Amino acid sequence: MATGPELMKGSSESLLLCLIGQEPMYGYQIIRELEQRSQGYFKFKEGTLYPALHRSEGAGLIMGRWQTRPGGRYRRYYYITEKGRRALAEKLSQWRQFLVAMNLIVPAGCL
Amino acid sequence: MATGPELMKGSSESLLLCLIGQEPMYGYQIIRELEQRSQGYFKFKEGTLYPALHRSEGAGLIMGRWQTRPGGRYRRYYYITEKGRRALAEKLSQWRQFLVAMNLIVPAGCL
DNA sequence: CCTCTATACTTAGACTATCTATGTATAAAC
DNA sequence: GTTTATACATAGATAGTCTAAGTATAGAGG
Repeated sequence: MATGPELMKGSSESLLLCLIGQEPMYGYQIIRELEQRSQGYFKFKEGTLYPALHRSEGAGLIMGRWQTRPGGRYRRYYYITEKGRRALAEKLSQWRQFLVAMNLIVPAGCL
Repeated sequence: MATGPELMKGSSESLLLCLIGQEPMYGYQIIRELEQRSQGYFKFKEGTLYPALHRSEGAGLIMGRWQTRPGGRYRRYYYITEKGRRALAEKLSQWRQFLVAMNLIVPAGCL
């Protein structure tokens, strides 16, 4: 990403679940949506996104369905599951706790 | 940490530089300071902290000096360098950009 | 017709920062 | 003298990112 990859670890799954939870999406679309909505900040690589989708599907958080359009290209649309919604709520809660902790340390006297 | 390890990646170095930048500290002290200041959230493991300090020292961001006290225990105090201060400023800027991007995606319609 | 670009998904291998677990060693407390 | 807290170190496992390569179709431009 724009800041180096490390900050993404642990946040990527929340981003994916959040998007898919709003509307079923396919992988390539997610990459573009994340880039557009973040004003160019998030630039997910395919080698990051697709394995992440496979992991989430394996964990039962999302469900993929192949869809072929009349025009022709096949796409795999992902739908969030109930388990995925619960996981998202949990992840967001953890994210907010993490922010609180960071703010307790960082802004204090730190530049 | 309280939320799983992944969220920490990419933020740990900022935390360490931030603390050491306020006051020179030794490793064990940093672990306790981070836990206290975050009200128990951050619980750095030794296997995480010490290698991180060594990396930062190797990168010239901090400088360690052995200090023996009259009472007896040796400690390695770390001092931030000018390069470390610049790196911290850069890291914090990146952290804030990351937060902006996350907020553009997450709170919109996401729970 | 051919080439190039955008779309769309996949995966192997390298890298990196975390964790667990263990080791060494001293001082203080009981 | 055993336990606990302090203090540092490191090997190996794990996990999620990246690079880089591959497959394949559709559409545009020459």
